[in-house]
Amino acid sequence: MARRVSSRDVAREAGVSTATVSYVLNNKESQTISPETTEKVLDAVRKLGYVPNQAAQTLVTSRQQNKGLSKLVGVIIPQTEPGKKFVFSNPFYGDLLSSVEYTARINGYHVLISGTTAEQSYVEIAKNRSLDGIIIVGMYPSSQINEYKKLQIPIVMVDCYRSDHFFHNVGVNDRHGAYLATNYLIEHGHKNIAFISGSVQDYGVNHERLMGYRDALEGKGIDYSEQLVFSGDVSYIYGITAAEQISQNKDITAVFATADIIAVGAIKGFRKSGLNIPKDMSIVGFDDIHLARLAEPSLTTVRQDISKKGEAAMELIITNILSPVMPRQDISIPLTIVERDSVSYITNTDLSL
Amino acid sequence: MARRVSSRDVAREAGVSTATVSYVLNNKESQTISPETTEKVLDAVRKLGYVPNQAAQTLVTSRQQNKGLSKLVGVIIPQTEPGKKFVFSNPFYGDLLSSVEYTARINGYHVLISGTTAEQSYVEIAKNRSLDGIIIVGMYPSSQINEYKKLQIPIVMVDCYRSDHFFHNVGVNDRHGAYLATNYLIEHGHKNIAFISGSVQDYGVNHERLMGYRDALEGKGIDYSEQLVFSGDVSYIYGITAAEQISQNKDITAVFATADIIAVGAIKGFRKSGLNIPKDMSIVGFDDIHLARLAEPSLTTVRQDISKKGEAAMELIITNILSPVMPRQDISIPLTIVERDSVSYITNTDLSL
DNA sequence: ATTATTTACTTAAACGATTAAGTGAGGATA
DNA sequence: TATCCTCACTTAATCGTTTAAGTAAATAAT
Repeated sequence: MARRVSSRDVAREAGVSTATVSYVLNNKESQTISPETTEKVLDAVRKLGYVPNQAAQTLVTSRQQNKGLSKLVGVIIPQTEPGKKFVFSNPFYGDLLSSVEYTARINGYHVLISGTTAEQSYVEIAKNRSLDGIIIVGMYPSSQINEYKKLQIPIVMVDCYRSDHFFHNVGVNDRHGAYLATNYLIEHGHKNIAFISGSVQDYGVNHERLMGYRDALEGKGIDYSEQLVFSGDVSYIYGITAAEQISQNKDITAVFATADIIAVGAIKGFRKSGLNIPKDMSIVGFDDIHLARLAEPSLTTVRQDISKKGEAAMELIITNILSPVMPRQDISIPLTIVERDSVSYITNTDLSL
Repeated sequence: MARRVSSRDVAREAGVSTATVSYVLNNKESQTISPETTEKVLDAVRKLGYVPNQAAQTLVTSRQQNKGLSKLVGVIIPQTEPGKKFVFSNPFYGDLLSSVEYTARINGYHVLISGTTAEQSYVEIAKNRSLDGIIIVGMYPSSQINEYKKLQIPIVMVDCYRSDHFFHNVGVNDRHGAYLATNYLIEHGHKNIAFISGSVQDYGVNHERLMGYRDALEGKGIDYSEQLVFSGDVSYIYGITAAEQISQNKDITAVFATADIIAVGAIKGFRKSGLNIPKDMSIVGFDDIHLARLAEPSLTTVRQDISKKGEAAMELIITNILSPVMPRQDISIPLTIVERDSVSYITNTDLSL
């Protein structure tokens, strides 16, 4: 059982002290080292396959409390379904995590993922692992918010509307995205546009998107009607259900769904009711999930660059670690309409029948 | 800037030594502690909000080289598309990671995810972070295999066919799964069954599934024909292409696709060619991705329990950490056919036309 | 020629835990 | 009464780094 190679071994091999090894490896400007010594140390490092011990580094660096200690950033992603252990199943989370991890890695950080267990809160994990920062995705841990603040490390909330303007925030302008989608339909001649979403009760994403929908209508002088708002849950099934209800109302010519998964369900629902997409009914979704491209017809939707979200979140963390006095940031990732085949023009509704 | 609470603080508060604090918190049977002292220490821990410093624990525990040091297990997931930074985009990886993380957490471990960068190989990360184990998903790091062995920690390969029988293995019996799928079609009266897959050149998953396809045919006395094997890449697009080719051959009544994404593409391809699924063409896929349930018609497929895979992988790691002499394990997660609407019976092919 | 400065190191303390070895008090045993 | 345990602790070494402070030699300044 070979013991690990330590800086002491490198020092012995190179004929110097461990301090010199450290100075060479961290090339501090506070300490000059001769080129020959540098070369000797580097040779020894290569020869012995030395890799510094992060635990020792974390431990000793905890003295000067600025800079990153552990080079470890935690990511918390909520459970998508209560009681289920599938925390990262949401396809978004994979992409997000992917870019978070990549951005961390090229900056010399690593990512620790974790949910929370009854025995250990995330605040405890953060203390235990000396986390340099935390990214919290899609939730607001209200009960422990003061504990998080006490940690005194950069924290970024992603896709979270319940901000108390203490932590950094990264998200999309959902209201603007909904405006884009609705406006796109209006510009295609639609006036009776239904809105399908998950619950708009909480002041979250769905509520914001409802506001954007109203903004667009009002911007074009179209009256908003609660009759056209269908609110259930974010699911394929609800998309079908809502579409079947909407089919009853012959005036409606278009639908804005606040999630692609709802929109794809709606396509199925309208089909069942004998409507042709996009001839009889135009649909715009939100998110641009993989399925949007594969749907029949392919779905016009509001695309959010999830990769950019992750990148922005991690870059915020790292910037804040390096300059601890940085003010709170609020970053909004741009949204764009992706035009596909689920929307058609209406020039004159009366004549088209 | 409040300094972190250390065991020294707890000791002072409780009026004991740090050793006593450690003995209380780790309740070793080698050292007896009085109930009163135990209570005093526990009170101090609660009062001060003390959480042990993992870095210090890792460092000191590195002396006795058995047990886990860092309570950290690394997970490597390959890049799905070369050059892209989206390492976890594959929807499978989300589920897998989810159950890996959960299983780790309830056993007192944490999960570090990482790809590899030019500057730092995964072996270096493992040394640097004192990883207690590694789970490698879907690839075989042949160039560094000896480096991995030298790490002397439990390593589990998931979904990897290039094993040298040194590391643990967790996967599915792909050959058996393909057998199940093909046999299911045969039992529905089909004889001319096409096989669509990604590349079968490498001795990987696709090759195994081809063998299972042949097993089923030969088991029922049906001749295998290379004419019926369509090998391209694992994509929706290739599914369309293959289906269009298959449509030319009027004898073929069924298709086994080695991935749901191919199968869903094939459905689209057959539609384009004017065939009705499942009346004119039966299709069975593999994997049971989310899309399989949503397809039109919904896809009959071979389901693998990805959650079990992750659980098994992490349990192997943890078991092996606790008993380092454990022999190599080879775990196969059961596969099952999920019956949906993409397969129909053929009683007599000639009469049906 | 003497002193001051710079260069290129080394020494040693510290981070926060674990644990083998040591200690003193009290009870049991010879 | 002297010796030996056992109990319930404490002491101190250790893990592998970093870095302030120290040092000796070479060079520069006076």
